[in-house]
Amino acid sequence: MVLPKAGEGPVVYLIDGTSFVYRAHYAIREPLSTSWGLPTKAVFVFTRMLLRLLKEVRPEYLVLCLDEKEPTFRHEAYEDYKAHRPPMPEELVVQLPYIREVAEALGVPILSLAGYEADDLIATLAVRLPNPVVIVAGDRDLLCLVSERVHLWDPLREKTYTPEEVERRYGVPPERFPDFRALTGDPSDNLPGVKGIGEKTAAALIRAFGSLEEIYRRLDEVTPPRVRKLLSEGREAAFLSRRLLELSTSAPVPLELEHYRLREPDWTRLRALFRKLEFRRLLAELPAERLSLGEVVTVEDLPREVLSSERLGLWARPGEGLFAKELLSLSVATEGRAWVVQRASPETLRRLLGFSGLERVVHDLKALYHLAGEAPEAEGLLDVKLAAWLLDPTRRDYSLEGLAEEHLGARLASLDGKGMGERALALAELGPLLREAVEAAGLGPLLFEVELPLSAVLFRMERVGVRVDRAYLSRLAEDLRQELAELEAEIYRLAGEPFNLRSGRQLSRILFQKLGLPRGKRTPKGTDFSTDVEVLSALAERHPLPERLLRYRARHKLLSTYVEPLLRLADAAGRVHTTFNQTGTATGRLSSEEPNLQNIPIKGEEGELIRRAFVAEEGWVLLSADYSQIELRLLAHFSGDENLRRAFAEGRDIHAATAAEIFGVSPKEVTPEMRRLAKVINFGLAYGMSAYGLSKELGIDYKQAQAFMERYFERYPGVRRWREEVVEEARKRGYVTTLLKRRRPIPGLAAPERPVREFAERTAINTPIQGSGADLIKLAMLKVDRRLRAEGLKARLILQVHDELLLEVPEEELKQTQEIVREEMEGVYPLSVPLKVNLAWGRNWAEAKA
DNA sequence: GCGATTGA
DNA sequence: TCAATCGC
Repeated sequence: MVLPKAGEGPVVYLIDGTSFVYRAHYAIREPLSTSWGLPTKAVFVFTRMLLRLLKEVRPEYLVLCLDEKEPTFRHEAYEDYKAHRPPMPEELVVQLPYIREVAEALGVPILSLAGYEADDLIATLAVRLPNPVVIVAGDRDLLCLVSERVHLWDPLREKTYTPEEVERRYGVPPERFPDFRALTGDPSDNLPGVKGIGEKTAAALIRAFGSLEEIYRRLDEVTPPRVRKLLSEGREAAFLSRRLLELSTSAPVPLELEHYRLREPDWTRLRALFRKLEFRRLLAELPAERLSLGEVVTVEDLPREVLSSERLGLWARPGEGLFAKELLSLSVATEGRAWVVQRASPETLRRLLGFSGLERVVHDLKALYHLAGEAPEAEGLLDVKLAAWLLDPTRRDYSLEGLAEEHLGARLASLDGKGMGERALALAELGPLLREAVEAAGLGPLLFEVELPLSAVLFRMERVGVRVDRAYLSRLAEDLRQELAELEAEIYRLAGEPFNLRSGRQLSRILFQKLGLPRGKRTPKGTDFSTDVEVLSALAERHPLPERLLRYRARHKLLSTYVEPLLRLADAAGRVHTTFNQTGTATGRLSSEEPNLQNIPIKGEEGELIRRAFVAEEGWVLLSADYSQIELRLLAHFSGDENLRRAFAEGRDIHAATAAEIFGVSPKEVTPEMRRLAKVINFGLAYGMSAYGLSKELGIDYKQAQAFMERYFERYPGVRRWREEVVEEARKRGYVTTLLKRRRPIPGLAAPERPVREFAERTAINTPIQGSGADLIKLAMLKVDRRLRAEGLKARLILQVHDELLLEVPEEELKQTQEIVREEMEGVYPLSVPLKVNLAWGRNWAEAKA
């Protein structure tokens, strides 16, 4: 960069933010966006440019100039301005707030003024400040401002424009540049110019006549006649172009230099922003920061003084070695001071968790309950993991380390050093921050009245576990291994050679190359030919192998995913203890892992075989309670659709009712086939399926599927209206909400790519339904758990499977428990349609499903 | 539609 | 990491 020699005082850098937004849009071909759908090309290019500027030039004074949304004086002065300046593409508009945020986080002063474009602000400052000025821009619109005191630097082309350089490059001095461009025009800028006049001719004309006015005043002197004719035809366009190029130098901007001093960057904010924008490389380049959160001391026992503080960060993990469960590593912290208790007992943790006198801030409360061996009834607990999840349930990482880095800018030390104390310190600081954010988002009641107390219920469910019949499972495993061996031999015989029949690649070689069967669709990534159920079932007519393979797959899945893990994970009493992940889904549902007990087969032979393995204690039974059609009922409630609400109010078979509606027949005339189709549509609706998904599910073509959906919406107009309203609301607010005000951000509604946008729309529609279902069953779990304990019953919750609760109940308590469960579940929350619960019980889960 | 798990 | 398959 060549710095201006004229001018007084330090150099001032004026950045034309808008020009970079456009430049980035056209400069990089491949699309760039976050995993959640925000296009980031422009922010990325801009950020890289700004970081480079700050690092290489180290400016003391600079200002980022941006446009405002409001129309400028150009709109007001010229009717046809808008016609010549199409609005900024939506893809770019959504990035503008982030550009502002990046600059703010970097401490760069920002200037924007209603009624003025960035160019006008820069022109005003360039003309009125006495300092040397470098305009940092990604286009040439501002070349006319170049002088001995004002240079223009294009960091993307690495080029400095001095007056000499402008003259050399364009053949006209900077002050004549607007005249020059008024003649040549600029298609990328929608500047018409004079048709047929190129740069050479324009420069020659201006050199000969001096200005645009002069050229037209002495038009008859222009030679050759061809150019004269072009000029005469393009007169209007030329003067319009010039008017559009005129800059205001009288914008009311502060002229005191100190307004434009670069401030200290807010690294914490910048880091959070880069993480959100998924700028991984840039994130790694940020200066490492190790904030000291406070002093850490190691103590033998919990100091008394901690209990007199107002708030405590509380962190614990299992101890080392043989006594990991009895001797915990535990740390507590008040602001600025942490105590590490090397060998605390679960009793210590229990006391702290149960001590309602002060706020205890923890990370993953349910895990602490397990360490404490109990969930004491208490007030004043705050779980930052739950809080962070409620604030944004779409993130993937809710680790304490991640939260500390994001909100406190602190990289926590490893656990063999000061790490334990720092974790407690981080919690003490995160507590008020996240509490405030939760309250501000209206998520307080959901956190403190639902999710936090639910942690205790889930802890008890996990600890009790589910009993499995190990003898039965062992026999089943043996039988399955036997059958798999036979199937394997048979498949090798049919294939004519042995191969790895669990490998899709090898299977597709056998099927499509060796046996010459017709290839079907590709795998989702398009790299291989698919061998999924759909393809294999279709091939079953032509060859016996596919059918055998499908059976092999089903049996193998049963053995390796269900039977073997259950045997492995069962404890000495034959009980398996799943872990419910309370922060694992974007919709608010729970998930279950090690083992996942929420996807135990239910249909077909496999379902029966495996569910018979889940049994009750001697003298107890399993009681299953599932919400009937909870999602469609919620759809009826939200949409207020009369037709749908009536069907539920009258206790009708909802799939049959839907079939009658869309086929225009009376309920009696509904055939099983019609009902099946209606059922798929109803399910599709609840899961946010597209017409495309529906067509695949039903094996019909897209047009037909569309017609079915259209027919549905005609019969249930309230549903259509509600869907449109939800999408509109998501567009306006950026998120959707559930019955209990749970939130989920919906990015991508403004995406230019149709698939991305439609995906976002489906998410926006599906989440309130699925998420409210989660709200209701969580509320019901709290109520059922509370009632059972209040009434002194031994019956207990053991599993939750999204719309089903599974309880283990002493035989003599069955009747009373059934009444309680039905009452609490059906009356969980008043909706405009009734909630219905199906109850079933038996010695095992298969019987309890009947 | 979402999430968990298995196996190459 | 991807493909396939289970549940809701």
